[in-house]
Amino acid sequence: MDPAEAVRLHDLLMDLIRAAGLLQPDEAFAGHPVSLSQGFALHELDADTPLSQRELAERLRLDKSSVSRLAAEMERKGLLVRERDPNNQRQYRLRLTDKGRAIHVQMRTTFHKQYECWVTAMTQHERAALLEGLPALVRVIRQHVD
Amino acid sequence: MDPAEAVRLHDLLMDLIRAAGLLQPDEAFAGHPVSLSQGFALHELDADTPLSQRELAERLRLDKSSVSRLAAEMERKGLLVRERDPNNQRQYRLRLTDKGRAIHVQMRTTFHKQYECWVTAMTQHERAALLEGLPALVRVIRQHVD
DNA sequence: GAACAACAGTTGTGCTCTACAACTCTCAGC
DNA sequence: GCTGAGAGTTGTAGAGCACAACTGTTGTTC
Repeated sequence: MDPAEAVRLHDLLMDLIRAAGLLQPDEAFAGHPVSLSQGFALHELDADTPLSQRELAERLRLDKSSVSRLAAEMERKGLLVRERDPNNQRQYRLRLTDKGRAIHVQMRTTFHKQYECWVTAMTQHERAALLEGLPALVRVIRQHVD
Repeated sequence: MDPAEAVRLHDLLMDLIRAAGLLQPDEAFAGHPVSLSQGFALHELDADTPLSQRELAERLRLDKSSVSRLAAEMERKGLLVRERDPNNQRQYRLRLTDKGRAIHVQMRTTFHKQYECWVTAMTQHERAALLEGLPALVRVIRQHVD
């Protein structure tokens, strides 16, 4: 491997984070009445099998206490309901409400427009390259995290 | 363009952010006695032409008051010196100290090893694709920010 | 079946990072 | 010199998070 490639990738990721404003979540979620973590929670919870708070905490890499307050706030906002698991009264089953799902859809739509805007400004060749390279990157990162 | 590509890109970036733990800056900077913004500041200031606090605030997209405290803390840690610009006493010229530069190098080295680890787990073809696609993405994002 | 350990969640507390507003000091134009 | 604009500082407040200590539930062990 060309050793310069790792350096180049470093610069690229730094550029990407800064360029996309990924560390300015307020912008990314502007117009949505949810915080960054709440946005990710909506994403994780919009599935068929409901999660417990512990499972959600794992996926969001947050402390259980943070998720406790997060879920309470989202319930207060009417984004989800916390029903105790009948099979295990210790844990909750977090379920999105219709409103929660609606906001998730709205969020996805906002992001989708943004991404579409970006993607159409790239050449077909660049798109193909990105869509091959990025999944590969995510794959190897995942491997090294586990 | 295949409309599914934008959706795919959305998922990829979400995956990337989460997978890389980019929103858990503590991990990324573990072992370095600097915060996330301090890390970015080291990156911006490690150049030949010194910046003022206003310029640094622009690049970091932070309020001038935040940068004021950021710079003061970095000066206290011995990472930089704040000398007044002789041509304009209103503004500072922020200069990294040798210690500041050393920590920046150390930081880059840590990241470099990480990226090298990832990159070596990818195929030659995937690397080539990523190194073409990612710069293109950064380019179009930059265009839409300006 | 009673004691105990493990587990899910809650609450108290404190820290870090940030923005906003009001302030001081410096410079440039008239 | 006055005035207004610009660079930086300080007071203040809020979001978001982790850690520790707590309550209530489940399952295990004797």
